[in-house]
Amino acid sequence: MNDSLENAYDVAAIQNKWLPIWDELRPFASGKPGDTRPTKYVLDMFPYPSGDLHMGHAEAYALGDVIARYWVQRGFNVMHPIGWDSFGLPAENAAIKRGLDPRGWTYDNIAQQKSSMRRYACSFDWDRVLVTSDDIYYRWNQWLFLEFYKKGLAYRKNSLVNWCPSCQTVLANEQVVQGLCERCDSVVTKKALTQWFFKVTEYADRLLDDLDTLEGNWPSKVLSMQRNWIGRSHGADVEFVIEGRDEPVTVYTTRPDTLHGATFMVVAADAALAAELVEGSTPEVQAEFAQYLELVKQSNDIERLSTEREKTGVFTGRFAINPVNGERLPIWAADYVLADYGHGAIMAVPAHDQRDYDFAKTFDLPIRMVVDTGEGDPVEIGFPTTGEGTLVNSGELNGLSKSDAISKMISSLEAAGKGKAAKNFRLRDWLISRQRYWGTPIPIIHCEKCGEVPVPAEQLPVVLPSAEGLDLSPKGTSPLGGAADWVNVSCPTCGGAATRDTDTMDTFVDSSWYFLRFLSPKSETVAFDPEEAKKWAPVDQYVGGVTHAILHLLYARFFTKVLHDLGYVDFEEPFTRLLNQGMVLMNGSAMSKSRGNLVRLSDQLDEHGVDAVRLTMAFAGPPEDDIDWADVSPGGAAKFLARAWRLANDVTSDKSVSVASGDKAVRKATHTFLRDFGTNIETFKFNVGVAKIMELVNVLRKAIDSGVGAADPAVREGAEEVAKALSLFAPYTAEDMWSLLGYEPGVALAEFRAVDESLLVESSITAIVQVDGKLRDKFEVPVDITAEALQALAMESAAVTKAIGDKEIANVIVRAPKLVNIATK
RNA sequence: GCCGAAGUGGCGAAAUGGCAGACGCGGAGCACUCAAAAUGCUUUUCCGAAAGGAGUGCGGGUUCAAGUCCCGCCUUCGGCACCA
Repeated sequence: MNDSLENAYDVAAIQNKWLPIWDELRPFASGKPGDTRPTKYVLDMFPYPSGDLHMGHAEAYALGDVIARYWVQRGFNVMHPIGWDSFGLPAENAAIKRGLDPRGWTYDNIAQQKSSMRRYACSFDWDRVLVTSDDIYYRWNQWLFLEFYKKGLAYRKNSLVNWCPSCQTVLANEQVVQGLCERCDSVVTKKALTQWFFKVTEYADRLLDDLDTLEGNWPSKVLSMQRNWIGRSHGADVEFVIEGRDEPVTVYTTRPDTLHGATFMVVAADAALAAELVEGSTPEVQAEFAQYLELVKQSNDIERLSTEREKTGVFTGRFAINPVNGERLPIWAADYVLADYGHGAIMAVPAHDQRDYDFAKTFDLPIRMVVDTGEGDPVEIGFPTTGEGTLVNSGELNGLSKSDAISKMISSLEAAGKGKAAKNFRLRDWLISRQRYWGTPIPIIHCEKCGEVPVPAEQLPVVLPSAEGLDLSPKGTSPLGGAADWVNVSCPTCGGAATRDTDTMDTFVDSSWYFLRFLSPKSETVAFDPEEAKKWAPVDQYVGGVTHAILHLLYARFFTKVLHDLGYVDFEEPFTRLLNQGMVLMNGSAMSKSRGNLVRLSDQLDEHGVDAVRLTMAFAGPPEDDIDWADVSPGGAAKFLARAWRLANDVTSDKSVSVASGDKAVRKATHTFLRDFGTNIETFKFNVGVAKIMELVNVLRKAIDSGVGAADPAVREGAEEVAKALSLFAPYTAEDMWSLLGYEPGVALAEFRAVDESLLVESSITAIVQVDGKLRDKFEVPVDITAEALQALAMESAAVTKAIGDKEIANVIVRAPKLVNIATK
């Protein structure tokens, strides 16, 4: 058989042949003038350039490419850009470790990744590329910061932040893993610092409510994670008069119905209110409190996370007056109340709240039931009751249900001017300051006379100074402070001596709007062109890992809403559809060098070829599921590709042949495939789509070897559609098949043949006969058979009569032409 | 603790309430070959020689009919977690 090299499927030769031709052809350029195709925007989450591409990238880009290439072959002008999220800690850490400039490390890695992406045949538009560490990009971060600042959405405040005592740096929430620093495993503590924030909380309601508009188009898991993260709760603000204090203290509660059951009040130990209350107390109390506060400040997440933790706190010596019954409530300071949620103070109802109950037990405080849930009195049963019930011991609320009591209490508080309905969010404002070098400088100048002064727009960008001569090692303040020439400037307002803000922005700022920058990535006059935004945005299809399910997506949604309100875009959600691909594992766990289960992408590509690796990613299972590389078979994928390729090699008919004269059965297989394949891709069932290609290939193989033969036009028709469909998964093989079939390069632009419905009309169908739901017989029947005729046929069947035996027939269900079910008594 | 998702052959997985296991991996066998590789074909849920029976985590229910819908469990995974 294999007497000539022409018959061999040579992966390396095919890859080498087509790459330069595609460079010339540029099939995925999306900005061609006069292009009238309808548009689509497909976006893969951009990579961090930490080294060469790995298996995870290979999966993500394989799947994103299936979608992007599919829409091109459906006749769309698809914008599928790529960039690099290139600011951030890893570059800086690598630089410190090896004594390099983070810039060089970063741009070397970008060059390597870019070259790997080309080899991997990603369908990116190489005219639309961005790198967030380029000043042409991050100047617009600065511009956006100033837009936010003008709107009061960027502000500075003092707050407690995560602090790694070993690295001497502030850490983002996501860099604290199980209470430990993700890099050095030191126990993370808190430190009070003045930092920049974005006011995400102002958009909390919209960020939550608009999730409803994404229902069905985003994974429900992501929607629920976002809802959880935002965490809106409804309740009431209640004012408590404090003895010896002019101003009342407001507390937030979701259970205003239990106000009669409040037996004490608790303020967050680290809140200003606690200190103030204690100040008006005895010296003994002050000493005890000071000691306690010290303890709280030293506590860390490890202790906080322990579930069996005992409640701690100190009595402040002060009292609050319950607005509904005038009772004197002792005020305690404790760390189980958070300073930055609600008002940093609570009314404690130990009978109906687990935490208040635990606290009351620890300090022997009274417990009074005010909701009878039927479980008994918490004092006797030994646990608080939190469910539905009937109000007792609550004056005018007695006898009401929980929800009625909540409404009634809120209206009477409102009438009395002692409270009002309120809501709260778990979501906090976004801390964006980083005391790090490798990021976007915050465009603010601090002047002794004028205070915070925004850098004037015409002075942007504030370019990051060279790392040369700077001490990048962590020391609690930004390395930029060491760049004296850069830091010391004259105040734009008064001209006096002033200094630049030395902090840089969280890199999540960079990724919060990059999808808009792709619209006009080279513009030096605007962040993005609003006209281009009208044409392309929002993103039709976003593809990326579920690791970004909360922060990145939430921040991008926030930016989009702000830009909408500022009039720069006319939509409020950035990503219309979202696909989260799973992870690539090896032997059940995430790959890592230390675990010894690292699979190198470049090795896999060398061994099996680009196409086989891409196909394996798509065929492994549903895209959102994890892939265990030990369970899949890139070798099998390569074998299939060779089998498919041979079809094109075997076809002998000319491309001018009329397919209409081809074998009907083979044509039917091809057109059935065409009917189903698109739906599989559009519903992200890539594995099923690949299976359908395999089925068609099997039909064609048989047709050539033992059927109508290689010369039949139907075989050519089928092979051409196989080549087009394979182009989504295995672009090199597909292009080579296309060429073997006699076409000019560019299978990626070849649109699928229209489905010929007339080929799909069935004249007969297999009917099944069940007895009591069990399959007993099947036979071919005409599609238009009547119910009566089908039932008669079923009754004649020997297998059926046997199964019925001497049982009496109770009911016969006929669904002509497909099914008869005979139910016996 | 709260919220969510998922449990189907030896393995990855298919299946608008209507033939469970498509497609593939792995296994077995056959053809071609001196032989091997490659390729092609056949077979492969379990029990059973067969007839037949059982079977989609467990227990119920709805239905003529349930992997699919409902109720209650179990297990695994993910997210949040002193958020009042």
